Amino acid sequence: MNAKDRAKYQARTKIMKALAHPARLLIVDVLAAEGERCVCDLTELVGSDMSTVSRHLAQLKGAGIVEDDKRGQMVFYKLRVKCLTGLFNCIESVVKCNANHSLAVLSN
Amino acid sequence: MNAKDRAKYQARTKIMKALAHPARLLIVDVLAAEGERCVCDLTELVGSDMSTVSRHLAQLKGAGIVEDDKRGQMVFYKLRVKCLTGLFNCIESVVKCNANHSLAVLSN
DNA sequence: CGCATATTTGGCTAAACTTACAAATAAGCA
DNA sequence: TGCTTATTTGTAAGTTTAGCCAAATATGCG
Repeated sequence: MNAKDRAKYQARTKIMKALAHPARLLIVDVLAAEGERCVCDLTELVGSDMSTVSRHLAQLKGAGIVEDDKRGQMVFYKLRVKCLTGLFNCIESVVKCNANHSLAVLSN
Repeated sequence: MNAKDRAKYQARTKIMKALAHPARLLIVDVLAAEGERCVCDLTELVGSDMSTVSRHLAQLKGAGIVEDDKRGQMVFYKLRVKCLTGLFNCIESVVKCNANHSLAVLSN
C-alpha cells in the first residue's frame, strides 16, 4: 500500500474514532435531531462532568463532524455535515442483523 | 437517558470501534471490492503480523461486520452486511469537507 | 504417525483513551 | 473593578487497545 492510500485510511479512521464512543454518538444524534445545543445542555444530556463533555466535543470538532459558535459566555455546537443519517442507517442495520442472528442462534 | 437508550448507543459504539482502525478499514474495503479473502492474503495486504491481523478480523467478526468460513486449513472472511458503501460515502464526504475547509483556511 | 502450513490464543509492553477534579480563561453584570 | 457563570485546559489515575513473539490448535499430506 502506498503513502496516499495510507493517508486515506488514516483520515477515515480519525472520523470513525471520533464516533466510537456512546457519549459522542448520543451527542451527534441529538444534534442531528434538534440542531444546535450549548455545552451545558449536552452536559446534562450525557450525564458526565462538563470537562469530559467538552473534551468529547473537542474530539468531534477535530474530526470535522461538528462546529462551534460562541455567543456570550455560552458555546453552541452543531453538526457540520448532513450525511450522518445514512451512516446511522448502516450501523443500525448491522445492529439489527446482529440481533436477528442472535435470535436465530437462540432458537436452535 | 434510560437503560434501553444506553444499550442502543453501546451497540452502535461496538460497531464504530470495530471500524475505527486503518487496518480494519482497509480489510473491509478490500472485502467489499473483491469478496472473500483468506487470512494469509489479508495479512500480506495489511503488512502486520498474522496474529495481529487475526485479532483485527476477530474484532470485525465480533461486531457482526464479517463472517468466517473455514475450508481446509484456511479461513476465509467476507462481509456480512452490504450497506458499507453508504457508510463510507458519508465518511468520505466528511474527509472531503475537511480538506476543503483546510484549503479555504490556507487561502486566507 | 510425523511433519508442514494456516490460524488462533496467551502473555507481555508501550501507547492511547477516558474521566474527574482543580485551576485557568472568558464573558456578563452589579 | 469584583463576582458569577460557562467553558476549556492541566494533571493524574485507571482502563483499553495494538503489536509482537512464542506456544497451542487444526488441517492436510507423505
